[in-house]
Amino acid sequence: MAMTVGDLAKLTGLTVRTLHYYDEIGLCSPSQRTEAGYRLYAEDDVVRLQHVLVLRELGMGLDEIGRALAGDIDRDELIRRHRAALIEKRERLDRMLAALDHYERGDAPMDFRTMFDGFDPAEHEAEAKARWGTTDAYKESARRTKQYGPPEWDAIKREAAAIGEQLAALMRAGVPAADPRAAAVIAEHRAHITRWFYPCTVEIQRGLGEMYVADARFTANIDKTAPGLALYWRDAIRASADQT
Amino acid sequence: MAMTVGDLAKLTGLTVRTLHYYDEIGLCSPSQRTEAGYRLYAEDDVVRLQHVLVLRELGMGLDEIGRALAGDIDRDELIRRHRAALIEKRERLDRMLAALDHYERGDAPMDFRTMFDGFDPAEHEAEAKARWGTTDAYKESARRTKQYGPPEWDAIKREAAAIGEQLAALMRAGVPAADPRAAAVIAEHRAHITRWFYPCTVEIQRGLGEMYVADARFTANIDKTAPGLALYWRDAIRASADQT
DNA sequence: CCTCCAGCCTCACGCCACGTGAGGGTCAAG
DNA sequence: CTTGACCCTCACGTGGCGTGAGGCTGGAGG
Repeated sequence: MAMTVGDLAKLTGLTVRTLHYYDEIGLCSPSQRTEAGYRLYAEDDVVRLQHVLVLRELGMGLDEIGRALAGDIDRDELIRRHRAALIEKRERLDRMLAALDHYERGDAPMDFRTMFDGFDPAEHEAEAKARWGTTDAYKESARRTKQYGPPEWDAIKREAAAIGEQLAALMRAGVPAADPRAAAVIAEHRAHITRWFYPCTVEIQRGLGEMYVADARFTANIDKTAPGLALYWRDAIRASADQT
Repeated sequence: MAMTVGDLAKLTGLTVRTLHYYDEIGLCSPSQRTEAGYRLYAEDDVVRLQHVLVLRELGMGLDEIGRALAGDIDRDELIRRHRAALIEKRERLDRMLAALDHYERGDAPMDFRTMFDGFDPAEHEAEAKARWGTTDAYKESARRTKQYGPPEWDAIKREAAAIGEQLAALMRAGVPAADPRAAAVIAEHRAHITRWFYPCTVEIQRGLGEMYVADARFTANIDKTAPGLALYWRDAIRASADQT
């Protein structure tokens, strides 16, 4: 005895629309139709649908379910793959929950606005990459900084400020930008970025230097430490890069 | 200094399409356009986008993010709600993983096919409900049986078989279907369903009885125990229901 | 000036798994 | 015959983009 689509919907708790859709995509189709076109599901069809529902309940996509029922894929392999997918989803959720905790506490490693206040290397690097290369560095930087808390950010800012102060001192003392003492600080700058954000090549740093003087935002920000520092910083980077 | 959509895409790792979309839905739009129509993002726009990305990374939907940034919702409330949503998602995933483990071991509480072999009450009830009432019982039944393992299923099948044997014995002994001894077994049948699946009313049981004789599949299956048992079972149910 | 190329614009359809109607035919009971 | 529940197909929508198509813009170089 066959069932109509409405009967089957009631039996399974699905909607008629869902059964239509499963018929349409060939996932579970009725064996027969009346002359009027009514779908008639036989017992085998119902059994198949039950299998579909079991796998759907496991979170599998319909396409995957179709392949599984067609025997296109080894059962163990199916389970292994699917478990891996579910575990990854759960890890993603765990990361979101962890990030939410950080956000709630105002730690805001995710709050990039703090990175726009003051001298923030992540911003400068990112824009340098936007201009001169791919976004790999930015992604690497984002990947790392995601896990930084206030201690790390404090350390980053202190180091960056110290680099700025060193250069400012050299500049005030009249040390030429091409001097080895300036070059040493520039190397320190490069190492600082490499340690906290991503591997900083001489070329990338050169781009940063150009940006410090080309962009009024950065110039103004850097020159808060000492007037003219942005220019001196750029020249020191240039000199250092040219000797490499 | 303003940025074009391509610059911003590189800076953030997003696609131009995504930025178009965010502009379209008003989530993050450029402050200006060139005469040619090019989007120009100012610093404030970039800051806003960074905030969008932070919240998106937490798994929030774009609509929700828009409302959050508009200050439409209290920050603590936002966090509380979102945490609850993430926790629920994780619990769902945990349930899927647990179900997958069951599936892998072949316990198959999810594999309803086993319920179609032999005399399976869940099938009969479900179809009874499909014909005479809502699917509440089916859902209740599914909810309970989801947690049954082989011990429970063995017990269910043994009990069901015993009920069938008792009725068969009465039938063979020539006991009328309306006899109190038959009624006692019918009550036992009702209790069995109630205990393992869902509250079985007299009315629902009446429907089951009708189905046993109306559907050749069930008749054939029940009559494996004893020829004519399906009819006797239905009559006993009728008699019992009429006296209630 | 013209060409070329990278970048920009809008439009539009697709994905996944259905939800929701519209418009109209079918079936069984009264 | 009427009525009401059920059936059919068609089609657009959802969220967050991916992917092209077709065409305009701007700057560098010849």
